[in-house]
Amino acid sequence: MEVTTSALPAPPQAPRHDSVDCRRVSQLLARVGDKWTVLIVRSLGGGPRRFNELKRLIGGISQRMLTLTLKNLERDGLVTRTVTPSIPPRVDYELTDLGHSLRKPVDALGEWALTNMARIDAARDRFDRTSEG
Amino acid sequence: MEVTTSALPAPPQAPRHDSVDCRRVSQLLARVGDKWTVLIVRSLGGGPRRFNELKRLIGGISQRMLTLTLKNLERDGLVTRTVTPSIPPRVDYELTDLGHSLRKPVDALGEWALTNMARIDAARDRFDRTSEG
DNA sequence: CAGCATCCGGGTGGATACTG
DNA sequence: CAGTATCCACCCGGATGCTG
Repeated sequence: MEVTTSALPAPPQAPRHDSVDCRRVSQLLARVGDKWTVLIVRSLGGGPRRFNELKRLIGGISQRMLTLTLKNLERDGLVTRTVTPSIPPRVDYELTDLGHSLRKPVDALGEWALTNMARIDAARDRFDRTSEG
Repeated sequence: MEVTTSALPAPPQAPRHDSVDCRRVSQLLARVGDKWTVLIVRSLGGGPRRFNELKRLIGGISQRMLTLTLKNLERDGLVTRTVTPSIPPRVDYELTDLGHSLRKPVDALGEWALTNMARIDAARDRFDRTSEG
């Protein structure tokens, strides 16, 4: 039985932030990448919006998902929900400071996506062509 | 029937990049935020790694998910797969230039997460306490 | 207008067993 | 060691109908 792989409980890796922090980052990305969060955050970037206004703005989201995602965003302190008890009722959603601060890194990722989308598409074409042919 | 909401087909928003681009950014985030991609990309940040090495490094990933995610990353041109036909076989995975370039915006998001994680947790506690009490 | 309740199909992802 | 194949549980998310 050789020691091809170390059986040490503590890996000889970078001393800090490699396991735990990665998890948290991953969890954040799971939230941010959940298909609607970013669309909502960006739609709210220009100022407060009402429920159906957001729905129209985003286009393609079900009201169920809009409700759920907004609730999650509110729970995380990224969005505020303001109810005006009129008839008909009016509810406004708005980014908090924390929500606005999220836009910067998200936009950075967006820049990356826009910049490299063509490269990715090309890579996919190449890969699919190679693996199927 | 009042005009509480504008029925205009073109919203008075930013002139460009609000619908289409958002979708692509969202799609990219869906890939990047798929629970394992970021962990893998970050694990590969220090250089090439072998299959089971990655598995141990990440810890908690099934080999099925590792295989699938690596294949997707390879398909997108973010990772290269190098086979050494020895016995036992050896396969190395390594970030491409494109893959490395992704680390910057992802790390930026990571910074944000680490910086604001406490705030988010606090907001959640507050929210949960309020809604349940 | 804003939002909840319910049903349900499809994809995600884990566990396990097997191959080269 | 580095996968593939299969089965299966879960939950994400859409459609619909109803409330205040």
